[in-house]
Amino acid sequence: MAETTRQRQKRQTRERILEAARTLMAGGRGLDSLGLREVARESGLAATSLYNHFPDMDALGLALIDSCCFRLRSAMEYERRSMIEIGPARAVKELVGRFVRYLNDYENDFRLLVQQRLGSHDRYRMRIQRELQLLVDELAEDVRQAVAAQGREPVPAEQEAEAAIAIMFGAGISMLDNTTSARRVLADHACLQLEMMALGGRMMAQGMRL
Amino acid sequence: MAETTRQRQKRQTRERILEAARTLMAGGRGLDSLGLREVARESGLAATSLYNHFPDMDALGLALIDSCCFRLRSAMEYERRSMIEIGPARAVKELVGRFVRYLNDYENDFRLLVQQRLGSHDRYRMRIQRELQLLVDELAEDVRQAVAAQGREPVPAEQEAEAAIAIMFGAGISMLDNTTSARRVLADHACLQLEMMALGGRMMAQGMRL
DNA sequence: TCTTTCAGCTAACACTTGTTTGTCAAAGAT
DNA sequence: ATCTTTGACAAACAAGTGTTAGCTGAAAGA
Repeated sequence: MAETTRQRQKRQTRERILEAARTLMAGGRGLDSLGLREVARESGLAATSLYNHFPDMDALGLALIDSCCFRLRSAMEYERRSMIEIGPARAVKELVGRFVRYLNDYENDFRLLVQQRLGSHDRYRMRIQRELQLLVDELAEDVRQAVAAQGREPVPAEQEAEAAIAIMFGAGISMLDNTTSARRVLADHACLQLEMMALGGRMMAQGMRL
Repeated sequence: MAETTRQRQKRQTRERILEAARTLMAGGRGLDSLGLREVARESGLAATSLYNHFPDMDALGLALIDSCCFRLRSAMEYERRSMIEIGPARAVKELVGRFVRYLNDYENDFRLLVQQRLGSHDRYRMRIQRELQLLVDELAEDVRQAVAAQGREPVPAEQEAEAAIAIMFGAGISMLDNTTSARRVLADHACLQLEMMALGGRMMAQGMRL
């Protein structure tokens, strides 16, 4: 069943609306602060036309967040096997590199996600929390497999992954206010921090404590 | 020179306005979303009276952020010497404990800070970034002293501190959506993560790599 | 070809917003 | 006791908000 002209145009318009919202938020503006009419103006539509695509403003926001989650997941997806084979040091570099590329491409997405993670809207918050938890889970699984490959004792992989995401996101937030060249050194710092983390995890798995 | 009646009342009213703004944000609302008239209503004043205390809405926001920064610094302040003497494992517990207490007392402050760290207002952002950098610097200094006390090689203390703050703030964000009892286990996780970090830092200082 | 569907439009509603202007009464100063 | 300062106020302004009702014209289906 092929897509009719009407369906295609509607889909395109919907995309145009979301893109307009993204454009308006480009300057760092929060999702809360932008209004329906403003988005309509930016997308070259009458204000009321937006109701043909979203039942209300909240639905638009949720759609925006959903697409941000999707793009984050897509950007951070990778092939498990290759990550494990290249060893931990290079795996860290690959992970951070992937994240930096995501940040360069979808800077405003990231801003939106981090902002709304603490927003007032419960639905938004939970959607994002869930997405981030998935990221942590996937990373934890990798850590577990890497551990198993080396025949080590079970290690709190979940904790290591959680900390790793926190470190990366922290670095990401700092990067937002820096130029591309300054971001590289921040990325290096993040790599170093992740290596420390992984090293500590390995030691801890061997029963060593502070 | 004692405070006159006029000065005292003005100060109190100003405080009342800021408190009203805090109350309005209690539900998780963003700073951008609350309006002057709304704040005026909440504080039992006419809208125009706010102009006797703040030149415009931005100034009010900045005052609010400033007070949040002050309270964060106050809450996280401690006596350097005692932290070093009790050893790393207990120092981590003490640090996290202090942070959890801050979070329980000033949950909305924390939310505001993290939100506005990525906000549109440059002045707000920079004020917060500076405050957080101070936190990192202080912690880094502690790490350096602890390292020196053990006669270890110089270690990237700054990186260790930065990662530690990122981990703690990440945990803090998760705590916001959890009950007090659930926060305790999140705090334990944060402790474990910080210990891993510190352990990794120690190993790395001895020249070990991944 | 005729009919139905529906994305997009204009007009309007009932608010809310930040800010300016001018008035008033209490506090401070002389 | 008189004069000045000033914090709080109501009224008004121009512009903005989300949302509803009703119309129009073109595409889709019969």
